[in-house]
Amino acid sequence: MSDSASIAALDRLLQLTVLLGRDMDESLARDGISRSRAPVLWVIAAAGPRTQRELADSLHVSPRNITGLVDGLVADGFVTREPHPNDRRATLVTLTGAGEALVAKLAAEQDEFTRQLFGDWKPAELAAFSRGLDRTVNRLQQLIEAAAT
Amino acid sequence: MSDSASIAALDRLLQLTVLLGRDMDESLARDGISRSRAPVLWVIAAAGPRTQRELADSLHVSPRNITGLVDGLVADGFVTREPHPNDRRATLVTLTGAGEALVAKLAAEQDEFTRQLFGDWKPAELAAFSRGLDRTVNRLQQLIEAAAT
DNA sequence: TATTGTTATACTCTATAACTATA
DNA sequence: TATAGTTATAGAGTATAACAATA
Repeated sequence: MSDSASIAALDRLLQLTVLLGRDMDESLARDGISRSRAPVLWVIAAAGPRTQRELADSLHVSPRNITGLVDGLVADGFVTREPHPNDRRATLVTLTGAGEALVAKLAAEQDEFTRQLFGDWKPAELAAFSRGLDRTVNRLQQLIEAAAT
Repeated sequence: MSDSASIAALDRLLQLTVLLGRDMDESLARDGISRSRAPVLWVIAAAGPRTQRELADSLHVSPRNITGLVDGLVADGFVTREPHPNDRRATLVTLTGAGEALVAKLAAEQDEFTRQLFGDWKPAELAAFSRGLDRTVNRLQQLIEAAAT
């Protein structure tokens, strides 16, 4: 058996996952986008126009799924499909002005959320907590990599 | 602007949410159940047979949705619908032997996962981290409650 | 031959609204 | 009247497989 402290930690983590997920869904819905589509915008905002294949790899979903997500984003005016300059098979999914504005809005909301969640923490406490999260992320990535082998 | 330490903390938290979600999906799929259906079993295992209305309230989904989730769990042999002793409108969703066995298996797997994730932490580090998670959960619940008003 | 993105198909999860049986 | 759960309907997200265009 694992000790009770580590069990409690995982319980809290899973609870946070559920609560954060619900909160994000609601917040994103108010902004007119879904939790599946928003990451498409984040990837493009961070890395520039991407092919659908690149988006599928980044987001770990099937190419067919990306077709549907991009269809929705095009219909809502957040991205366009532009011809790829070197490869006529591919399209470059590109942010529109509305897409860039939405990404900026989402970033501002996330910043405000950060303030509400952690604004009253002492810097040292927060730094220690952040290191713990970092360590947990790294460990989890190790486990996932190991499982893939 | 929020300070960089709190931004980093939220980033890690969101990253953990994504990674944990993917990991859980795969693990649950290997056990023949989905991330939407598993919590139905957890609630019943913890609280005993429940009506569908109670399950819908516990899981924050619509009654119609519970009908579908329970349909799937019945088809897979994990639960049965039993008549409610006092209310002929209601059904009591009850774990079968296979359902109890699956819950036990999921609990064992979660325990093993806990060990892999936190097994090498010093007790004091883990306790501090767990308190941080606790504080974050509580704060998030406050925010959600405040937003609901 | 291999790759990009699509069409075809199917399943899960989710919701609202109308309805039946019961309270 | 109100509640429990269903049928009817709809839409998003996900996947695999077959295919067309291009590399």
